[in-house]
This record gives sequence, structure tokens and C-alpha cells, in this order.
Amino acid sequence: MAERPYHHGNLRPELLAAAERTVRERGVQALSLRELARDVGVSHAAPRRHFPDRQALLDALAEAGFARLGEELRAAFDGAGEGFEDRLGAVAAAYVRFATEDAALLELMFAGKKHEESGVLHAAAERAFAVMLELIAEGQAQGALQPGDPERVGLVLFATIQGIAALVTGGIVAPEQVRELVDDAIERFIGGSHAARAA
Amino acid sequence: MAERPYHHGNLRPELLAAAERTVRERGVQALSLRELARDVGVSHAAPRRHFPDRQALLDALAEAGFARLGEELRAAFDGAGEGFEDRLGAVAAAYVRFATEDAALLELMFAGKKHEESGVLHAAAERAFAVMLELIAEGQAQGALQPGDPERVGLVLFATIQGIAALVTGGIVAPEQVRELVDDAIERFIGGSHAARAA
DNA sequence: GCAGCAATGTAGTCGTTGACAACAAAGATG
DNA sequence: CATCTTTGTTGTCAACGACTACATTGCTGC
Repeated sequence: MAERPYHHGNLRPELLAAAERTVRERGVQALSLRELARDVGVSHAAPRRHFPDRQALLDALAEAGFARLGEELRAAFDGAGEGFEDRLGAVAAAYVRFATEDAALLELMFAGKKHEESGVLHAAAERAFAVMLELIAEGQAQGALQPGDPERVGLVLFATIQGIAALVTGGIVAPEQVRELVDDAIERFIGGSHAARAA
Repeated sequence: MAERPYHHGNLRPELLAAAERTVRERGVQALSLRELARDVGVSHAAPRRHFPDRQALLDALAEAGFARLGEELRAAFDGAGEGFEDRLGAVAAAYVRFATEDAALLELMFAGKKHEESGVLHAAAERAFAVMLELIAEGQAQGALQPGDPERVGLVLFATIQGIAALVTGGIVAPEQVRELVDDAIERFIGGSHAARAA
């Protein structure tokens, strides 16, 4: 009957996986440490060995989320064509997809970045956003974007993409509109850069 | 000693006011119906007469939030100069201010719009966003914005502003950068429109 | 190998919470 | 002024997060 061993052996990763699923399907507020323990088949206090409190679990989820987001952005970047516009479109689409499919997780990631101190989350976030900065630098090198501090130029672009995602998860725009909106934004972004250079 | 009367007489508004304060200062997750009742000086079950459950209170908060947001956007619109760019700047600044000072409330407003059915929230949201649409229409009439469906043109602008606010509340950009970022975004938005018209 | 120690899981408890039911007081209406 | 409705109170329940004490397992140095 395959007696469950006293030591689970893989508890922390399984807790994280189950937690991520719950967060995606039912939101952060529905995540209960005790229910999680039941799902995985351990006692209600077992998770405490790996996460001192609930917030620690949420922070760990956020960190994993940044890692995954970074991978997906990187894959989009690498998988697109050579042109700046293609890459920008691919990365933007990847970000919006992540933000809409894992809206609660992204919220967690942003929220965690506020109160976390140790910097682990910040480091993970920076790795994830590094792709964005690369992209901007490339755009500037190709002359498709106005020169300047990449952080500053990129932030407006980032904000727009993030905002589109927020509008979708907020139910203000339909998912079918996303493509159109992202294309509009990119066109405007690049067009705006051209205009600024011309001025 | 001013014996507290059996009937409070003004419970619902006071609950909402206290709740809004708690949400602003300590976030949504820190909002407890029982603590709220204690703060206002009623028994733990009294709030139930006005809000069937916790979510109902949150929805009411969201509705009030939309009303206030609408007023502030309207005031910014009316208080700015006649020019489109001035008004756009004022409204954008007002939105970002609301979104950063009442980040948790705005989150609540967006979240509530998802699951609420009766449409009360949707109506409140539409009233609040009406100012935005007016602004876009005016920009188009003045030729500062490219023509087209105001909803669609406005959405990209809205998304950008909302995204900037999200970046601030997420701790990714410092509050001091907001002004600069918003100005950048507006310049780009209008410049992008000009470029598109020129193309 | 094996003694002792650190790591990991269990059982029990406490205070708090949201939700609910039964009851009480105050107003409103005829 | 009798009655009905609204609004508040008390009491209870199950679930939760956090904590403590204890049990089991695996690892490391001798």
C-alpha cells in the first residue's frame, strides 16, 4: 500500500507547485497553508519547516515567478526574428501573456518587491527585466528608438505593456483586443521616437 | 457619560470610512470586519446588517472609490487650462496621484469589476472613465490626436498612465520620477500621433 | 557501524476571523 | 398605542495562522 514515509523528501517544491496552481486558479486570498498541506498529504504544521509564515511562501512564489517570467521573455526574444520591431512585438506579447494568464502571481511579484528586504526578490526581478533593457539598447543601436538612458526610455514602454495587461485582467478590455492594442502601442512608441528625433 | 445608543444611526457610512482608511494604511488583507466593528464601537455582527459578507464591503468600497476617482479626474479636467495638452497632463497627473496614494483601493476597484454581476460597479467605473473619453474626443477635435475610435485611442493612453502608476506602486520607479515619466509618455503619445498623421 | 545531532515531519493548542442563528431594542406606520 | 421592520447584540462554529513540544529520519564524525 506504499506507506507514506515519515519524511516527504520533496516537500518544498511540491508546496510551491501546488501553491502556484491554487493562486492561478483561485487567487492569492484563497491560498491556505493548511489546505496546501492537506493537498500534498502532510500535517498542517509541516510547511512551516520550509516557510516560516505565509508571507514567506508568497515571497518564494514571487521569486519563482520572476524566474519563469525571465525565461519566457528570453525565449520570446531569442525566438523572434532579427529585427528590433519583431523582437519588441514578441517580448511584449510574451509579457502580456504572462501577465494575463498569471495575473494573481504577477500581482504577488509586484507586491512582494515592496516589503521584501533581503534583496533576493529584487535580484530575481532585475534578471527578468534585463531582457527589456537589452531590447531597448538594441532598438537604440538600430536607430529605431531615440537615444538616452535606456532605463528611462524603457520604462515608458514597459509601463504601457504592463498597463495593457492590467486593463485586460481588470476586465476593461477583452482579451481579443490585446493584439490590436499592443500593436498600436508599439507603433506609437516607435513613431513617437521618430517624431522626437525629427523635432 | 453619553451612553452609546442601541442604534448607531450612521453605521454604514462610518464603516466605509474606517474601512477605506485601513485599506489605505495597511492594505486589503489587513481589513477585518471584526476589527472594523470594534473601531466603530459596535458588536462584531453589526456590520453584517449592511454588508452580507466581506466581499460586499469590498465592493462597496470599490464603488465609492470609482465615484471619488471620477470626481478627482473631473476636477483636474475642469481646473486645467483650455489647451488639450494641459488638460491631458492634469488628468494624467490626477490619475497617477490617485493610483499611487490609494493603490490598494484601486486594486480593489479593478478586482471587483471582474466578479461583480449587478453592474453597479461597472456603471460607477464608466462614469469615472467618461472624463478620459471626453478628453480623447477633445484631443481629436483639436487635431492633437489622430482620429479613430476614441475608446481604442484612449485605451493605449489609459494603459500607459495606469502602467506608470503600477510601476510606482510596485517600487520599480521612485515617486520622484513620476512627473518626468508622465511628461515623457504624453510627449510620446502626442508625438506618435503627429508622426502617424504625417505618415 | 554507530552515537549524537541536525533536519524534517506530527500532534496539540491558542487567539482571531467570517459566517450564521437566535434574540433584543428602537423606529416607523397604521 | 399595537405591531411590523430595521438595526444592533450575544453566542456559536469551523477554519486559519502561528506557536510549542515531541517524534522520526538521515547524516557526520569518530
